[in-house]
Amino acid sequence: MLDFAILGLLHDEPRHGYELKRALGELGFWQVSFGSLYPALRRLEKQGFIEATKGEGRRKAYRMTDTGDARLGELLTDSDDGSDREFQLRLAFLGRLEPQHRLGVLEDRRTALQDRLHGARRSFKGARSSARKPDRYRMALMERRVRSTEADIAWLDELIAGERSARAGA
Amino acid sequence: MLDFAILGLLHDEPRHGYELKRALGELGFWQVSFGSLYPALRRLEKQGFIEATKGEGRRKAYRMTDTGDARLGELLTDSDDGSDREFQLRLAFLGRLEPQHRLGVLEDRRTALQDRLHGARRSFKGARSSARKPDRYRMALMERRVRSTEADIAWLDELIAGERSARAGA
DNA sequence: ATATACTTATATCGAATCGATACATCGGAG
DNA sequence: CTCCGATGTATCGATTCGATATAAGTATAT
Repeated sequence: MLDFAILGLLHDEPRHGYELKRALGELGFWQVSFGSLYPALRRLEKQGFIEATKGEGRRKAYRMTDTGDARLGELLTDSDDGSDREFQLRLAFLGRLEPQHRLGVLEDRRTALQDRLHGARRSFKGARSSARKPDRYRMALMERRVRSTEADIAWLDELIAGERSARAGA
Repeated sequence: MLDFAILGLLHDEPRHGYELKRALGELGFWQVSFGSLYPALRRLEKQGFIEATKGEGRRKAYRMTDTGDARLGELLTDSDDGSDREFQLRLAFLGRLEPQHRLGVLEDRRTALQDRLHGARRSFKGARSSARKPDRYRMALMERRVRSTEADIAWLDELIAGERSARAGA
């Protein structure tokens, strides 16, 4: 997953390690550690997806190779572990994907969230009428899960609507 | 963190490994893997916080020791890495904490979420009026962060209000 | 009855990630 | 001039993950 993030960020422009950490952090959902980042850069370099060039001072600027660009394309279409983080990552780089494939990504996510919502509602209602009803704190946790999933779907629907009108208007 | 989760779950009643995974998963925010769980059980056993007793069939039922109970108390009050997961875990076991200390946990969380909200709003507004404005997908991500943090604070405020009236009514 | 497949259950492996720390340079504040 | 915080690369040990192995019980279908 970090490979995905790094390649996505390097697609825009070459960056050095520290800057990658900052840029990824600024996306808001992943404060990656150096202990993950630097080994990942080695990994990607060894695989030929990125190249190190010496930048100003101590900096090592990494830039994507053609193979790396192809790899990013693969990751954008193929992989999907269903995690929140991966979806957010995919969304951050969705502009890289051909427009006709974008809606599918959003709709797949919507299906996954619907499933999650059903599960969350089921366990909330189940717990409420259970013999050994969970305490109010655990009930609150379940309610939060229902509500935040609903909110996420609503947000996603706006995004989907925007995508459709962008497609129509083009 | 897994230690915290295991001790919290074992406080209610003895459980075997597979059951712990299920119970933790049912809390809704962490699908822990066996590759984390079984080593953690060894770890806790070696430290004397839990004890294995043979249960039905292949099962190994683990129960908490007195030292383990004390350790859970420490984890409930001391540790706080500010992560969402840790808060949710703490909340799931908040009933274990003496009532007079519960409100503080919720209020600390509220402060942390307020900080997060300010950060999220700042980067959203900053990006919107930026020279190189992020694409609509990244803008949507930022907006999501703002909204979901607001929703979380609203949910937490209900919980805090409930806690206050419970304290007053007691 | 018996093959098939799913759930329960414990366990381990390698890889990814984390949090802490080390170390060095640079710019600004006191 | 010196101290301090931000920048920058790097590594260490511990934790966690995802995949996989193994095997027993249980239900379903043939």
